[in-house]
Amino acid sequence: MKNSQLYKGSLNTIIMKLLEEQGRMYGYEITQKVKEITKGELNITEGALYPALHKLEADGLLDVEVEKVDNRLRKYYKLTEKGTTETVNRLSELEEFIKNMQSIVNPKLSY
Amino acid sequence: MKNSQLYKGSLNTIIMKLLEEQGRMYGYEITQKVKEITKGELNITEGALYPALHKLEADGLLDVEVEKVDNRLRKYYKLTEKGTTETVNRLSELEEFIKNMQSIVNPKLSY
DNA sequence: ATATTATGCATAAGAAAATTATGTATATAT
DNA sequence: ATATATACATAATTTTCTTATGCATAATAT
Repeated sequence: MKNSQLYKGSLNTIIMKLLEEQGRMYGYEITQKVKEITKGELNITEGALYPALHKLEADGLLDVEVEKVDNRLRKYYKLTEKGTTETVNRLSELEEFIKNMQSIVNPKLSY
Repeated sequence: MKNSQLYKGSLNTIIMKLLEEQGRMYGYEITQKVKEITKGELNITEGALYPALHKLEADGLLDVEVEKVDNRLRKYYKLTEKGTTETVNRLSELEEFIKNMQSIVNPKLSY
């Protein structure tokens, strides 16, 4: 992931949220989707993405299906049942995190 | 910093924002202030805080003044001029980051 | 035709930022 | 006496990311 260090630690949550929403996605597609959503501001690097996907799979949160499209390989990932449950937790953590950071940046609005 | 990994990368910004707002603070005070603001949800660990303060000082973003209060040592930190300028940048980065994360979590609201 | 860009995956070396575990010391409450 | 709070610090390790590669096919621009 490129840009300010703020994004450190949020890659897994981003991946899981997108998969929850889209059903299944392949790696390259995730990078493009994030670029689109953030209007080019967040570019997930391959060196961050692929190891992250592999780890989520190893942890039993994602399942993978390999497909060949236009003679090119694609690895489609989707959430496992465990992954879906975990995504709910991650998203509520993310909401709390955003709230907390907003409280810090703008203390006037936090009551 | 303890809790979900999301906070990784945001410690420096938190420190600088608080110093901008409060004028000067010492390490322990920062941990307590953050705990208060986040209603106990974010606990900055000493192993993260002190090295971060030292690095910000080494980078010329913070100045330090040592004082003895109640026979205990305190190191008060405040932003340098350079630090104040940098804080403005960090805060706008943080706002962009929050916006982007919200766009990802709640795509319906992002237009 | 051929060179570049886009698509699609992968990994290794290194840096950055944190966690966890210590260590020191004083003050206060039980 | 013992535990908790205050106040600083650092070392070992882990996590997560950047940067730099590598391979391969397809599409596009020159």
